[in-house]
Amino acid sequence: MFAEIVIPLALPKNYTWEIPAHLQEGLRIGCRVEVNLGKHKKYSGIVKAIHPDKPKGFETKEILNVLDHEPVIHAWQLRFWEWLADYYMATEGEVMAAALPAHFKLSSETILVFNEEFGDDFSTLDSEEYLVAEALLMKQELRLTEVQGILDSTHVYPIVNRLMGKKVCFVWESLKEKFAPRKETFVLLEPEYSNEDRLSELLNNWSRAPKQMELLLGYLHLLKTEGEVIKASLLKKANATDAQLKGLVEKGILRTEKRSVDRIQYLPKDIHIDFTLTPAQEEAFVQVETAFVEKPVCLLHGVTSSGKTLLYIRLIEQYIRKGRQVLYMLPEIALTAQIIRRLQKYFGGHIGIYHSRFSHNERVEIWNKVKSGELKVVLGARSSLFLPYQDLGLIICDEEHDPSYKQQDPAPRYHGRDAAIYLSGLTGAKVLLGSATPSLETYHNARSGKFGLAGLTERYGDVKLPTMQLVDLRAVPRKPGEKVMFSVHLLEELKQTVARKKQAILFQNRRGYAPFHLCTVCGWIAQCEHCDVSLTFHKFSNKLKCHYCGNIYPPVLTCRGCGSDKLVQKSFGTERIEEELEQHLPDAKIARMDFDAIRNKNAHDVLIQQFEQRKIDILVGTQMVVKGLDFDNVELVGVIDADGLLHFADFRVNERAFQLMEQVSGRAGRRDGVGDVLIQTNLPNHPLLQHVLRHDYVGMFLEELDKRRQFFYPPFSRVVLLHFKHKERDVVNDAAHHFTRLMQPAYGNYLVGPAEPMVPRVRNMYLMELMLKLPRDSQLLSRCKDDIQRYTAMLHHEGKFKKVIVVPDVDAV
DNA sequence: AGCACGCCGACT
DNA sequence: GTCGGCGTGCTC
Repeated sequence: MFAEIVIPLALPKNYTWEIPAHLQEGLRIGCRVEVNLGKHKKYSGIVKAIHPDKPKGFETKEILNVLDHEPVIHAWQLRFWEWLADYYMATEGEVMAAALPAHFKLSSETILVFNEEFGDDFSTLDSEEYLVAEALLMKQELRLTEVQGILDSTHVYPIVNRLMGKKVCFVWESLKEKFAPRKETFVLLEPEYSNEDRLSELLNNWSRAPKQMELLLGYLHLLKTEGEVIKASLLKKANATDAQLKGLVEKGILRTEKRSVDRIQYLPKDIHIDFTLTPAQEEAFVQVETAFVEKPVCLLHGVTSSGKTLLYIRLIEQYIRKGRQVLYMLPEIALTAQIIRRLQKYFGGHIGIYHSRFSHNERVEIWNKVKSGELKVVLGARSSLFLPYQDLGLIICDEEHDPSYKQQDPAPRYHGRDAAIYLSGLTGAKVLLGSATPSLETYHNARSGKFGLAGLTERYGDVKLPTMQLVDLRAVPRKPGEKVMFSVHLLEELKQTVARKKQAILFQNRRGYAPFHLCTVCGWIAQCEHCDVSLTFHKFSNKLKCHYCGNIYPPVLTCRGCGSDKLVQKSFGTERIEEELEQHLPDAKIARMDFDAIRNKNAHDVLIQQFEQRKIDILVGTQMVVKGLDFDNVELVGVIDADGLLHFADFRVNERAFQLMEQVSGRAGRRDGVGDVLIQTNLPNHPLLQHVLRHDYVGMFLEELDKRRQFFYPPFSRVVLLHFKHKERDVVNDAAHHFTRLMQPAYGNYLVGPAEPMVPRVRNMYLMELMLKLPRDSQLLSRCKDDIQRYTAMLHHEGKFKKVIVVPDVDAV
């Protein structure tokens, strides 16, 4: 028998290993196996299929070992992987690498084992061999990385080979289980003293060792309050030492025991729903339920703060009462402590949280608890689609419009929402898409009847939608070429808001202090050495940063072009806004929330809590402020530079700009009659801004949809974006054009480009892009993907294009 | 992703 | 003539 096995590598197809007779019985689809790949390496792979057909054209190797008694993944998950790989043009190995927690993906580490029979006569060894042999004699075993350290070289195989030839050592590749349950030492009362009388007798007749008695009393107290006593916390609380505990153990009063414990503190498994839905929410709830009778997917289009989450909670409750599981999916950045606490309040220990910030061990624990069915609700990012649900009933895809649902860099470049919809077909789960500003694709699907549609048009409580006002920056006096940061109007509103002890949010889609460092004499601009972008000055760290490759440079004091010191900072980011604001409003408490300000793990949560507790008057931030902030006390939202949102050469600019402005204004409550969202712009007549002013999603939708139809963009077509990368500009350029010529005969009508992207060089690689707008026809799509692969191979056959990297991105955002 | 193999320049 | 640099292609 043979097994097709997925290995977490970008192999073009799956490989087949032979199943030795003694392993045949325990081997099932979905089990992990240990296999040899190449000369030395061992990997753990997943069995995808078992069949009797001996493959032709190569010799098979035998599976070395079966690592699981029970499959770690379900059969439907393998089909999900297969679809993802096929649809998004990745390999199944790449999908596997993304799907499994790191600890399931074992790989070998080479270990040298000393051969006792060789003895300690090293006279026949050269100096390098001698160094390794001596270390082996002392430690018996050495990992390959240790050998590399000893010889101060990465190139150690020849020496290892010589050592093996001389029988100094053997080499052995070991696969290690990386997941280790956490062990904790518990302290228990010996059964003899579990009896109250015996215990009080003991305590009353206590003579010497007062410290031990203190410790024992401390133990009894903890036992009463906590139920279980962990050694570490007991010693800390009672301020006692190990020796004192040991004394009690030797007297036969206490004993200790090591046990595996959960890393994640689980709350009690209760469901507390302590609210009722408003009539409007109730109506939407019924709409969702009705839609689910006939359709697997439903869009919940609810204005900001209409209480979508409460509706989700009722829905989750309904599913888990039926014993089914629910995935509540959010874009990574929206997974804040705030939403986690909120859901835990209702569902306690039924909830598991799964995203990339969790440790690998923690992720394995969640994985296992989802598989056993112990966890009923998973709150997570797109990667939680890969968990081994036992009975998935519902997937909620909240903020479905958010572009961060699309995975960008390593493959598979999948879209969390679309993958969820496909997954629902495999598992029978329903999918609820939620947003105040749905993506055009989704809203189009809902209107055309492909998805159900439920709506919430009023805000929760008595809060109305904020009023919107444009501030025409053309009227603001300024130097030529200068950008306006604050209009008088905005500053005045800010001052009044703070004076009323209310809060404000300022949105600027650019972090750092100043995005340009310009020489006023010769026009030179500080640029990254590895990317074709200007460097952003960060005043806080006094460094210049490249926002594309992350490189950091010391500040530039003299111009590299002409040597003058007349350098100025052009334009502004959040940092500079914060600084300037402190000048204008010296008494206000101002904070900044952007990528730089939330570097460490909890900073984001701390900022949100401070804002909630009203310790911050004005919060300046990037897209991050768009999500997860309480609007209770927020009466003013300022969009500093709306034009910056409208100046992208992307067919989704308007949609995106609308979403950002509508979402950020959704953070504001409203006092009657006062404009509480101010949008600064030089383009007050821009049609999109008119829709923003009126909170007119449908108006924006219809207008944009018309343009999409006219220019054949999604939802009318499907976009496949091809990225070409190479170290030399001319080579990528030629390669992209060459590739385009290959595509021309069959796809000429659907091609846009090739063109250089906005930033033509990143990390020393020059880039070109070719866009394909394909009619929505699945046969055409799969033929096109095959062709892309074929043409890529053809491109690589041309000598000079050998090293051009072609990256396809299906449904690119 | 590794890693072996092969080709070419620097040095004994 | 050999050592070791890196570029290329294969791994069931």
